[in-house]
Amino acid sequence: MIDLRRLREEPAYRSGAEKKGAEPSLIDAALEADERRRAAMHGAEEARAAQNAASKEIGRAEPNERESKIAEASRLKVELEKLEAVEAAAVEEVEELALQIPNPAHDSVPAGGEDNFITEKEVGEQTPPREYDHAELGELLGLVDSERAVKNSGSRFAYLMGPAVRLEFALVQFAFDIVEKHDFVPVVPPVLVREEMMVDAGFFPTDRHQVYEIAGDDLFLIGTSEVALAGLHRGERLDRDLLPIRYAGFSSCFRREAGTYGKDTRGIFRVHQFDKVEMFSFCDPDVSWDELEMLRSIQEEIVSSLELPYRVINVASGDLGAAAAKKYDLEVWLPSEGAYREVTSCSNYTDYSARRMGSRYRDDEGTGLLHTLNGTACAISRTLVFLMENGQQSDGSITIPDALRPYVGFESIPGPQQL
RNA sequence: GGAGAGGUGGCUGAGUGGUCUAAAGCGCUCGCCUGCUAAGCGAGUGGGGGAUGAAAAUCCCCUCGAGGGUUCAAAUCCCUCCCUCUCCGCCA
Repeated sequence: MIDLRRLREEPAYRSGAEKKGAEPSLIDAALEADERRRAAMHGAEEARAAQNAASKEIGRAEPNERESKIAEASRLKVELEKLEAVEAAAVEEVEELALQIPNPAHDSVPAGGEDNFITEKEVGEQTPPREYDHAELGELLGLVDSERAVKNSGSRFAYLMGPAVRLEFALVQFAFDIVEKHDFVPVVPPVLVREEMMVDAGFFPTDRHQVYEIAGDDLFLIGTSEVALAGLHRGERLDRDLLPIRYAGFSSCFRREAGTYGKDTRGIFRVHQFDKVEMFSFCDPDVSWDELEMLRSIQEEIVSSLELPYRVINVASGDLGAAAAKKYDLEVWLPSEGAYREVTSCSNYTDYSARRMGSRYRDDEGTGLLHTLNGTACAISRTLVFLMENGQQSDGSITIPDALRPYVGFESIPGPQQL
């Protein structure tokens, strides 16, 4: 939720929203509606004060005065109800308009769309395609069974099998070792949440079509543990001295992937269900930009430890999503496609999500809204894709990166000839 | 799943239609007193939104699990939902 006061008073804040694609006419309409809302609120509050006072007098009045006083209070009530209706209409209008305004982009975010990102950094070698892409290799080596999954669950599902399962749990342990070094508290959150939570986390109504709904119960499957982690301090006031409070959630993630037909259909690059370790930070607003850099550095630490070639991009304003004021994507080289593909991303939501969540800090001066940030630590199935392709040897075997070997218990996955 | 009892401030807890402007206690903060500490005495002590103002401030509205309703007036009555506890049933 946007800060209407700042939108009204700070030109830089407003231009940040316009940079994200908010129409000036929409912003003007929202501000104008807010103006009317505040005026209507003032009118209604004065009427309410008068009515409250009249009503209170009745309690103190002598019995013979009561009737006339009740009549007077009733008259004030009729007036109040008219003003309340005006107020309610204005509130609704402001809500509707304000919800369409995205969180303003940070100064350092490049303007433009999907292709206007800035490459911050590029690490490692862009290698040519190997003999197999990850999907072929996965089937050949008995790591992924998509065919039977389709039969039982539908497209975009997979059975992860054999050494891939050890690899999954190794990645999880590896990721937790790294994030715990940085004071993230490990969490296994609920994967089902109420509608209310989806709304507050900003996923409803915009992304409702991407979310699985449980028939018979008013519950929804989370598409990322971010949803559940964001709700951890909903409506709470945290002691400012204790910030930042960091959580790392492990959960399965469920996504309908509506509107992606024909895109990334092979293997497990884009599936309806995958596991992920996600970082989430409740942060002091004064230092949230440093916190974003820290999330990014953890992501780089993980990806580079896995010996994957990658680049970091500063995502352009038009591609940020409503809540992010700035977002970095880490993209790993995928040999079979000859392209970088997203493996993690991290965002600073500033106070946009916290305002709706009611997540605040408290210090000697009073209270204020927290900043919230999130970032992927390790999205398992996608990381497996990159490990399979980049670790693939000429004989079709897969070499496990050194950093992962203590966790996984083997140094390579044998190729097809060796089976 | 069935039956019952509940949800009040940081905490305990009173309050069953009208000075509730939510008692009292505990905790916390400040002051006084005091070899020190404790005790004692006094004062203060939630959050959100808005108006006026340069500001300090002053004033108003909302907030007793959440949302509706009844009433001139709701912590209190009614409805829906959420949660907690007790008993029974079922189940890893």
